[in-house]
Amino acid sequence: MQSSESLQRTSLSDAAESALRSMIVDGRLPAGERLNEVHLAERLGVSRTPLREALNRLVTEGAIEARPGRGYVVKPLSIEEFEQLYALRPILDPAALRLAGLPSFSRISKLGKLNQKLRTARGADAAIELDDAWHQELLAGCPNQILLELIVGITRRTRRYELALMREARLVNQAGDDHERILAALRARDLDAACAALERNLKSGRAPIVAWLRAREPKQRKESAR
Amino acid sequence: MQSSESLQRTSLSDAAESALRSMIVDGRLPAGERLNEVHLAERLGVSRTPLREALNRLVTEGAIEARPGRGYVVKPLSIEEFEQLYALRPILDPAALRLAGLPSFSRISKLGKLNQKLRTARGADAAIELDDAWHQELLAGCPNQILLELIVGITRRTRRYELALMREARLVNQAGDDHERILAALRARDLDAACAALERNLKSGRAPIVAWLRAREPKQRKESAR
DNA sequence: CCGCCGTCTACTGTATACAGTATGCAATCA
DNA sequence: TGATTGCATACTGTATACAGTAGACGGCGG
Repeated sequence: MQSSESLQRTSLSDAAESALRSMIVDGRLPAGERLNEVHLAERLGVSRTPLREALNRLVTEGAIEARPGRGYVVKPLSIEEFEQLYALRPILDPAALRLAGLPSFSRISKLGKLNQKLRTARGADAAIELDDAWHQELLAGCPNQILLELIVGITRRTRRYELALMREARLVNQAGDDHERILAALRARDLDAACAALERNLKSGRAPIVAWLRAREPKQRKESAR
Repeated sequence: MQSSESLQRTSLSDAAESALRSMIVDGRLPAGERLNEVHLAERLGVSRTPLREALNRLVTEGAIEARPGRGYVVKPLSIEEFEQLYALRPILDPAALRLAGLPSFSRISKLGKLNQKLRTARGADAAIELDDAWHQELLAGCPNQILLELIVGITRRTRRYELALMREARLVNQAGDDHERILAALRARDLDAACAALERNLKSGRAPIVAWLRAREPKQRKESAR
């Protein structure tokens, strides 16, 4: 009788992983920071072993970088990485939506409600969270689990950029209108139009972030020890 | 890209990782096998620490599965995973080719030569290796590094299925003709036609493997530890 | 004979000890 | 004075010791 699948909260390495992720995302561990394992382990209250496991996973997730023999570094924000990450969503998401097919009416109404919440969301964190949730719900019918995991991974990696921007500038939230257009197409049972609108939606957030990255690029030149 | 013998240069965890990968791929660690860390560490001649780091990375790569508190298990071959993996390439590869644009003439001629080698390849391993190399060369001009990494990762995960099949059945190699059609389109400078042919190529390998998986599925029922 | 409970074993998860190496600083030599 | 080399320090990579727990097996009660 194992219906308790979700109780697996116990693992220091998992805890360290999510702690580190949020520390990186919200800037407590700034981009470019070199990570001292001993200090970091003390700071997190764990030993080096689970910490290193967490670091390893974050390396494969793309949040930090491992230099052989020199330890780990928080990956600096780079225009290249952001542009490449952002270019993937307009490829993957419409493909996933096509695989999912037209959503059920209950899902569409759920999406409508979610979008309402998104429109009235206060604060960058909440808005991003809700936007991600909206897209996840949109694709929930996709039978290809691996594709969905890819999208989740990319979402995680881009969130760092979005939050970094939000902390300095106020990002205009036009996602609500985009979503409404997608929903309109879905209500009209027009999958192609929905995919096209989704593609536009996913491309739209790019420009302001690239502009912001470009503006702060000079600062990062200092760090470029190559 | 794989140096299976240069264990000395890399760190032990890297060495363990690639060693494990090939052990999984070529069946020395059969699908479904539960991994005992102590025995495995002895077998590889390393201690548990670098072994666990390798296992962790292989989990994120999808080759093995971590059960909390119960250790690691080689992920069983499953039709679902294979179908989902195989469905991704026809999405990703044409997108990458579009981003790359029409290849240079030197690249096209290189592709032609590679395909000749592929046609005369003896042995399943060599054929798969060359097929992967061909596709990698085809997309080499793609500026989106992250997209290419996604494709490489998926290639890795599917190779296990392809090799498993090859060991039991002789897969007809029709890739050579597919590639020739793609090349013809490229020589005619017709990117759309090339993408379409590439998509067909990437979809074509699916059927025999699915049939084989389906045939051996009953055996796996025994293992079904939900 | 069947089921439940306690103990026992073995394995995972975590901490810590050890060794090798990169790095910064200083002293010496040109 | 500048460069180069030797040394000290500290950090990573690896091994090993420790602890907690899951699963098995056997004893005991029904």
